[in-house]
Amino acid sequence: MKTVQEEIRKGPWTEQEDFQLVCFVGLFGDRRWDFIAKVSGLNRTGKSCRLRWVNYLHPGLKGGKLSPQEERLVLELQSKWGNRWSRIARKLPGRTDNEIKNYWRTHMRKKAQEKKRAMPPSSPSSNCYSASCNPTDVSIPSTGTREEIFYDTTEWNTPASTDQKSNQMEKNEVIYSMDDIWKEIAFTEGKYINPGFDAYGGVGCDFSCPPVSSPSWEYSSDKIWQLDDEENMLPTMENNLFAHHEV
DNA sequence: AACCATGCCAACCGCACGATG
DNA sequence: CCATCGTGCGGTTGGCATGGT
Repeated sequence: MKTVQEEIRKGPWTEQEDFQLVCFVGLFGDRRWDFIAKVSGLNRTGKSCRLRWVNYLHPGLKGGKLSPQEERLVLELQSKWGNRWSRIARKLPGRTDNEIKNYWRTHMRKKAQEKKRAMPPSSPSSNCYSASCNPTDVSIPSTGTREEIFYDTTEWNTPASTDQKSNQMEKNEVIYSMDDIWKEIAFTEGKYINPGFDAYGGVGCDFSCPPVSSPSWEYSSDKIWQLDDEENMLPTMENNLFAHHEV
């Protein structure tokens, strides 16, 4: 027998790898990650592939900074749901849980620091510094010894959390970002996957991607960011904010 | 100009859950 | 009903970029 995998690659993805991954997701859809990882010849784990796809390669991603509206929405939802990033992300079309998580982190860190500065050490529970003493100010629990405390939101009684998975992610056809790769794809469009692609040889394939036409890609456009049924109870902002997005 | 601190982002890890045999 | 596998999620970390001193 041979070594199962020579060595699993880690670390930053190369353009070539991205391109490969996009191709194979186009072919097989974005669910069988383990399979894709093997077949593609990328020496990556399925997990790694998925992550790369979801956070970076997915055509529906917006990229760029969060708009003020998005930021507000994040704050609002976070205060409502706690650190259910994937769930929150679903409310922000084109944003990933990772993005939101990162934003939240830095945002909260900033806030925490501001507060620290503003707060004389002995200052009691006077709190509410900014004129806007809103819930999104995510109070730093008074236990805040660790700096990360700001991050802790476990106290939110989140609704029966584990429903997240109910929402199956599907694909999105809108092409936004990932310029190079998608440009490439645009180039090669029309060059359907060549039959020379032998699934298990994988590597030999010249990666002329099929025009994104894998079965799974043809589902409704941004399922990822579609509402969870129970999330419809979602109140205020986002419906207004993103009502237009569905177009 | 060099160094340091901070911010931001991409990626990995471990755990939990659901599906399948 | 149980074990195993695959996937998704949240948390954490490391590296690069930028700004300040």
